[in-house]
Amino acid sequence: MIKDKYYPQEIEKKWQKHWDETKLNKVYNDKEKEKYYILSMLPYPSGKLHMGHVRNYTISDVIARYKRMNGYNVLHPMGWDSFGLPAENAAIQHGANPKKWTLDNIAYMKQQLKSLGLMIDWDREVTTCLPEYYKWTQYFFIQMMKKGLAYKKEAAVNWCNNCATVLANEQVIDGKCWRCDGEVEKKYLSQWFLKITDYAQELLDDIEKLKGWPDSVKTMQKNWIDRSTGAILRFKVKEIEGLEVPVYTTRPDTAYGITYLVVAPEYKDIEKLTTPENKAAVEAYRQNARRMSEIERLSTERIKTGVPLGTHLINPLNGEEFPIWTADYALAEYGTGAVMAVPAHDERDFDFAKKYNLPIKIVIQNPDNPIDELKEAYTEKGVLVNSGDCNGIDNEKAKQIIIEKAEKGGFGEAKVQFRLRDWLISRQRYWGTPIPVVYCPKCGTVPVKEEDLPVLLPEDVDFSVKGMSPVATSETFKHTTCPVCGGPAERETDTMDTFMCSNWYFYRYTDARNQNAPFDKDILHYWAPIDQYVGGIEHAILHLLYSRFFTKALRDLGIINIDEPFKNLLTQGMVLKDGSKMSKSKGNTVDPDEIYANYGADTARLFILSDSPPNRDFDWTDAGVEGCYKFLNRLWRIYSEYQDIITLDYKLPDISSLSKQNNDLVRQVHMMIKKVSQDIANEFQFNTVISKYREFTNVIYDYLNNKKEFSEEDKQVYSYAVITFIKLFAPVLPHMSEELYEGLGGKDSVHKLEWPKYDEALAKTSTITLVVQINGKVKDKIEVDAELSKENLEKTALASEKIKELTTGKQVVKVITVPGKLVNIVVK
RNA sequence: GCCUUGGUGGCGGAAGUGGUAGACGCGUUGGACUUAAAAUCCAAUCAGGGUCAAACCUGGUGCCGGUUCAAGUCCGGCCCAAGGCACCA
Repeated sequence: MIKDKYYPQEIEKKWQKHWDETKLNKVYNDKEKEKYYILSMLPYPSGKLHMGHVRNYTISDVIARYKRMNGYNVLHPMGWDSFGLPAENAAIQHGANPKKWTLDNIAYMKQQLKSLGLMIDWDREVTTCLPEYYKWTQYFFIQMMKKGLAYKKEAAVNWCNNCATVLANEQVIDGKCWRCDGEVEKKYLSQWFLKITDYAQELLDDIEKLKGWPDSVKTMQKNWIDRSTGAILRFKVKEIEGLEVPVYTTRPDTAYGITYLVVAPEYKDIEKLTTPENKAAVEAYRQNARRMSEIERLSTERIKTGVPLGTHLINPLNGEEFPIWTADYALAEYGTGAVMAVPAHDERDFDFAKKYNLPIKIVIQNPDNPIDELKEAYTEKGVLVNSGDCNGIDNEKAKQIIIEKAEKGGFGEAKVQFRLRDWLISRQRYWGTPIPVVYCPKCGTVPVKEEDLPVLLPEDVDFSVKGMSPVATSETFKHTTCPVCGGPAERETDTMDTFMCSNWYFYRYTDARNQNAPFDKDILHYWAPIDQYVGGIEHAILHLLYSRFFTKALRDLGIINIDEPFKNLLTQGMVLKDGSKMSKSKGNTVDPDEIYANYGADTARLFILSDSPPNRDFDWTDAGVEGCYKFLNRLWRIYSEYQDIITLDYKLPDISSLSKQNNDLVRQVHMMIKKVSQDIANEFQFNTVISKYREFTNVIYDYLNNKKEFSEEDKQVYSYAVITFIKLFAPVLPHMSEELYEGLGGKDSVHKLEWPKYDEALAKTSTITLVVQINGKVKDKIEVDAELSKENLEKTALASEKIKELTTGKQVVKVITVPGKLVNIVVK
């Protein structure tokens, strides 16, 4: 029996419990079946679910359920990206235990996810902060270290004062910390890096293979990696025998126009290059550059500054001498940290030369419009002048010629340069995966033995320390023995960037409880790569680039044999309220728990999919939720009020024998199956899928309103229509569909049923509306048989009274007929 | 400055390869049911003109032009918004 009224709270709890007990969502590694791996980005357990989560997981859940009904063995797992600073801040501010704080949050949010009715096999849950997981993060680190992919070096790094830790380049947004928005400054520290730059070219090339990724994300990654081709040129220092300054340039064609050279304030040989007279000024300039925050330094508005070092270089092409300056517009980390300045043909150099009265030498001219004096840098194409034996050569050709000269003369060569830098993974924080390394006075830096993993996070730490990792306050952790010689040694006290945990978690899901390995290779290769990944655009560079890199690194370590982790990517839009992003500070958040309590999870699921396509921003409105709830009640009634005439084992009579009304209803069912299936296949356009549910509901109401009593045929056809309908909305409304199906006498779960198929011949109406145009303007609409031939369509159109009237006295030049659609009559 | 994605009623948004612009919903208005309200059901709803009411006519998808029998869709040139990158030599 189906109850008169729809009580979502009651039925949702009932079915969630039932699914748990019957293990409906248990996933088996069944290699006989075709797999489908659908993944949502795992949440950080901040405390409570927000609407962005609800949207993300509803999208992937509907896809998962749809694929399951289509016969796939579907993996749709969930886990927790549970290391990170908020847990540690809770420890510092409220004396909480980070582990307890995190696990409590996970428990709460897990219950919230269950309340949303997600189809998840919780036996595969992954929690990145637990030793059973981070053991393998450490294991991968050691493998990378052995191959030279993880290394330690002293470098100028980004330091967030607020978070008291270093950050990766990708985590500095507009000169500020990605997490706390605090100002970032430069520090010199010895830190662990991963050699992502070894993969720069492959990461760039393979973007082409990512056919199922949005262009926006691909472009962002391309720009981030940013390959450029140019040359290295080396210049001898006039005053110091044997010392050279190399530069990287994309414009070797302008090398005859060099009038000075700039090195970054952090340039390694800067002290050697500074003459005693200039020392004081240079030192002051460097101090100042060091103090300046990233924001100030990166500002393009800023007027360029610099000071001369007092030494000179010799241009091997023409023997000219030019001075060396230091200026902070040269970046220590890019190229060689030194820039050859050609003010005539580079905007920055031009500004700088103007300010300090440095010479500007034109070496490229537009042959059609040569000029003697520049008002701004000329960066366009042209022909070389003032360039010795290169004069008259096209500047594009000159690039190659000058590189060849440099190679012959031994002062340079061609070079490909990337903007991408190595990934800094050390963090001076507690709540992260310990870097499994030991420093031995005799043996140096050595990895922990694999059999000694995991290196556990210590518990006897002091969170109140400043300027160092709390891990370093644990005496029991710090002192250890060397894995090589057994002598006394110290542990690395830095932990890893949390993005280290999240760049391989999706492989762990395939074999989450494995104690002996990160995963079984056979099982992994059954499931991987991920068929569909769903998550926020904010990870376009960070997580998605790191994960791609990690997959390639694991491949080269012989651990896996795939090149790319994610075949298809769906970046879902933000959830807005009143036109802006939901946030606590704006006070426009909506609590999922409240929505569950007032309307139920099915309403929340329906609404969050209904108004916008998944990849666009979604505007949350209270009226919209209300409207969805009303719709569910309306939907409920087509079952509850007519349950007497609905039978699960209906027998659909032969279509040609049906009454017009029943024939139409059957056709409508086929049309709906077709539309819904197509819209899901076409980039998961759930908003139009839901509009089809509503249209079909309207069709059912029309049908019912025109009936006083039901014949045997009516009962069979109605049963067929509404039972097919349940299957079509089951992925979106898992609880309601289950309850209705049970109420009609269904024995097993509705979610085990097969997705309905449609018959192309039946998925169209018997008549169509023929549009008749004159000169492209609609003038008449005629109901005609759908199968009418082209000639007959034309005849029918011309026979129309209205058309006859409008064409009298005019000459019909041409008639264009589009079968099934329209006839356009061209007249003069 | 460069790159990406967008711009359609009062609002969210529909319109495979060019072929009825505005599906579906929200909102609004009217009607039915009710003592009444809520809920529900039915209907209307791009703008302007026209009519007692209709029939009907005209304009309309950011702007300007083009291709075509036919343009929201294709081409050229702009404008605006959001997001990304940005002293990368």
